[in-house]
Amino acid sequence: MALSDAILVCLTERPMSGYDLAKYFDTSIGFFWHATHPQIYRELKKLGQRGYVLSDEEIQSGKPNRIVYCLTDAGRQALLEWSRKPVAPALIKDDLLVRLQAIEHIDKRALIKQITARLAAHREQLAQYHHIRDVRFSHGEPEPGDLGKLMGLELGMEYENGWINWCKNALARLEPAGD
Amino acid sequence: MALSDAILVCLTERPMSGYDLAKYFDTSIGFFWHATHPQIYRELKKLGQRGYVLSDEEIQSGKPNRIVYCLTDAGRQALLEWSRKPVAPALIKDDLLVRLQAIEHIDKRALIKQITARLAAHREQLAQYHHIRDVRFSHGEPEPGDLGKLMGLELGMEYENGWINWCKNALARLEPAGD
DNA sequence: TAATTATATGTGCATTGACACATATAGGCA
DNA sequence: TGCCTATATGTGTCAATGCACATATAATTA
Repeated sequence: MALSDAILVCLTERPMSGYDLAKYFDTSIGFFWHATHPQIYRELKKLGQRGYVLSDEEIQSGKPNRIVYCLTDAGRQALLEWSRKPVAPALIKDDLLVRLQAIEHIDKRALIKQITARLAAHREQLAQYHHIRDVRFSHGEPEPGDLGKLMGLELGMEYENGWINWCKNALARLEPAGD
Repeated sequence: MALSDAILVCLTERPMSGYDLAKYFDTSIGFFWHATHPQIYRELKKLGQRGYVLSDEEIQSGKPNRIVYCLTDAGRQALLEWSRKPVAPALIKDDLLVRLQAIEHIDKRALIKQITARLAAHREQLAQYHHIRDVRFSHGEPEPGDLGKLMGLELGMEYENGWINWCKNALARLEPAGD
């Protein structure tokens, strides 16, 4: 899969500009697929050339004009075809886990600080997930279109909780030993 | 962080050839940092140029000679300095979670198959972690150098368990609805 | 016998991705 | 007044990554 598919997925939510998409990637879908704004702008142009999205320029004064993209039928079709291809295994890149493999050869005091920072980050992320759930998905039964997003959120919360527990446990194990 | 650091970490375990490292990445450290064999061979040459590793050629007949790399003092120093730099947040790329965000616009029957495949993959991975733990870390108290590896393994097992539960739950929610 | 897998090293090329830089304006803050 | 942040679009460049291909042989499997 590629970034282009992730963008098509975003545009099923609503038409968006490159700027909107960049923010959306920072606060939502980006938890599962990261992208920076130059990447997004370049990809949008390619999607336009393939006929998967249509662009519409909103005239603004002072600020640059917004270029809002929406899915075409061809784009929806491409999305459907992509969804039938097998999924790749989840890819993880985690610096901290790599360091852990060489625990006797690294700076243990630094490691403890890093795990502490990680713990805070995972708590923050969990709080953000709770916030999203509360403002978007707390109104009784979820709509069919929201089910997948809710399920993704639940997985994310389980993941963050797992990390939080692990960090606390790791600090308890590492700290009394000193360095 | 980069692949070069992950390789230095591997070489703290024991001297290894590019081939050894490629296998090690496939069965151990690669769970947290993926690499292919051309990447590894190229990186080893760079590490040699920087003076972080020393290579020693083992003459073989029939097969190409093994080029075994081991850490130098400069390499150990580089590893230590790297370990003091702040860790990047864990990076995840997960196709399946992205698809879930557009659940109403994709092929639901395909999605169910994909989640089923994922469930099997996570069960296999969990079994592999259990196997590693049993053969390497089941002899009473872990040695200090093994503590980090054991902690990484525990996190991995928690992660796989979380996924397994999530997949089962997801299938239960998606299947009765039909498509 | 033929095909595949394992051992062991690489090259070449295209795609992806990261990051700094560039432009333009409004509004808030010190 | 100066600086930072937010809005909104990009370019240019280099590093990282992935994947196909290339070479050579032994052992195993069908």
